[in-house]
Amino acid sequence: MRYEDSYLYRLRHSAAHLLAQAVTELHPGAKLAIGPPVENGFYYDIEFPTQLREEDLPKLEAKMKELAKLDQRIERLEVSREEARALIVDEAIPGMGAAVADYKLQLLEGIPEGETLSFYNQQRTDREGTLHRFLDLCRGPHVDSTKEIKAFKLMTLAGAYWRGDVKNKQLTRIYGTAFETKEELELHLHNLEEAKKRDHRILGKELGLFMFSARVGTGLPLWLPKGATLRQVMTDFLQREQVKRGYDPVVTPAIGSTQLFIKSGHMANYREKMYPIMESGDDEAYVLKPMNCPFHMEIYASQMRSYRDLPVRYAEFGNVHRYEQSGEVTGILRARGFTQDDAHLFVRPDQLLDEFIGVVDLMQCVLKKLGLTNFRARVGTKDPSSDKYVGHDDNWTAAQEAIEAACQKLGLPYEVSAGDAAFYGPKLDLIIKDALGRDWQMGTVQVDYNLPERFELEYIGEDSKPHRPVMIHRAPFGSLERMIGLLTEQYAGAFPTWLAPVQIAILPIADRHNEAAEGLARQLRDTVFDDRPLRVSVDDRRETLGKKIRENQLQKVPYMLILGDKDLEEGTVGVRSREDGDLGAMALATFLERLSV
RNA sequence: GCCGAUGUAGCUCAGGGGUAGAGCAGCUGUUUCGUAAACAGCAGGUCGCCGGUUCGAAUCCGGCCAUCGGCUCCA
Repeated sequence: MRYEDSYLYRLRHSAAHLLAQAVTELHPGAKLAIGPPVENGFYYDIEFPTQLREEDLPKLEAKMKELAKLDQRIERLEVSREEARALIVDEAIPGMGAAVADYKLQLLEGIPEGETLSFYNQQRTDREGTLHRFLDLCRGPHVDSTKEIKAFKLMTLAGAYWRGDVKNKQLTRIYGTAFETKEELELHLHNLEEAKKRDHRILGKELGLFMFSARVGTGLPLWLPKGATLRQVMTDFLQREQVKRGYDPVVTPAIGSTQLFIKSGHMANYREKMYPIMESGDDEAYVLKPMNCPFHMEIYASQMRSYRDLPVRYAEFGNVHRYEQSGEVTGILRARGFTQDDAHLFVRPDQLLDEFIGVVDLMQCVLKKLGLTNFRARVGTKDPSSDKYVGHDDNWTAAQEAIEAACQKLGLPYEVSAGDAAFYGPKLDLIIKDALGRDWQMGTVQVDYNLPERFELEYIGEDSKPHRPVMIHRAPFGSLERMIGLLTEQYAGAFPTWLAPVQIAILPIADRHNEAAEGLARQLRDTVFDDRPLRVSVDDRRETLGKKIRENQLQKVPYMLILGDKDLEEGTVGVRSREDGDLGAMALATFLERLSV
């Protein structure tokens, strides 16, 4: 059953109404806007006469409990438009009338003529015998009585723009959650606590992957040895795949002349996301690049291209900087400086489908290797009612069909989302959730009709005439930062062996075993695993074995090799795996066989 | 950028108008040990920064900065 059709959904919707009822009683003059159920609960957007603070939430929650217990029946009323207006103005919040009805009236105006208008009412009589009605314009459905709302909690406050538009007034959003039983609520709160332990920002610090420094600047990560190792392993893997698939590496600078970015259109359309312009004082101005594409355009345009040269595939792990708004920066999932696993493919129209298949195949290869299964693929297509797009309709149709055909051919399930195309072309995005359930866009493939036009790119066709190539922009990881952040959360820091910064920790038991441990480390570092030398550390601190095991386990090292008198005598190593614990003594060769599985 | 919250030792956190506390980490010494924390001692802080109130501020107030949750925006 769809969540929207479930009892839980109705319960949460009713909980939102209950919250609104409590607000109208405790904060007269508050203007209700909109209060729907959402994935893990509900919210209500409200304009308060005086700004609500978090310490007000317990009072609201207590009021909600009190109102819930009264067993108020929740009744549906279907009314005409005139009645609806009258209800909103005169009665929705007793005594306040039109003064608090702004948003509801706007909502009413937004409902098309002919659609059924409904209200939901819940009412009570207080000790003095006064009737308190709470009526809210709402499509419903709801549960039958407020008594059913027993297990709920108000979570947090946030600002939210009316109708999601920055130009509108910012309302106060109260987030809450509700479940059918107290046990489910407790479980949910417990799960939230657990999820926090998977947060890449916490694990990144604990595992020594990366750090931030206020002296360096917001959103600018410093990669520590273990994190930098992870990056190397990942780029190395992708680079090899790309070589197999006919990509050529290019390298371009961190900054470029404003002339370049005027030509690409970034100065006009992307300026607010760019770090300030650098003036050199002699009529030159430069910007720190927010994207790599303009540089790759220049490389393509630098020479005559024949139809026989295409496709041209330029790949670069390009370091870009974007001045994200301060409130948007989130660890390495949303940094201001990051590295795209970028490439630009310049293709003939007749090559588009095959190139797309190639790119989607690469993406699937990457996802498989990384062990990511919990992603969604979304094909963003043109919004037919908008005219903001560049490029000819025929091209768009061909490109959209190529994207879908490639996904179908390779068995990648996808959803089509009209209006999610870029203005310069349709695209395929991979979307993954983080530990806290937030969606992040990862890998992307985008067809671009805009830049080849702006840079007047050409190739000479069979007919000896110039033609315009199509450009595909693609990044299977999306960015190294975001991918590593999400992988960290997905694996809770316990990376698969091929990816783990330290794959094997050697633990000598006493000082007299240190030399043998170093020897073993050298031997292992000469051993190739997954096409790379093994990454090995030696823990020769003067600590007990138990302590070394504990700390290496907390560092999520996949294997520990314990070396003591018995092993030196018998030519074995004591093997301990991160997942299965003590595996006992075995010959090194036996361990290495196991490792390759 | 906007709304709300948080900021005490390297880390996790307690305390709170009258001279700063714990555990872990660090350092020193002892221990040389077989599968998740040996023992003892020592050292470590302008309580995010700036200003105000006060006889006195880490504590109260204001501003700023950083971080966290959300909105908007995005790889």
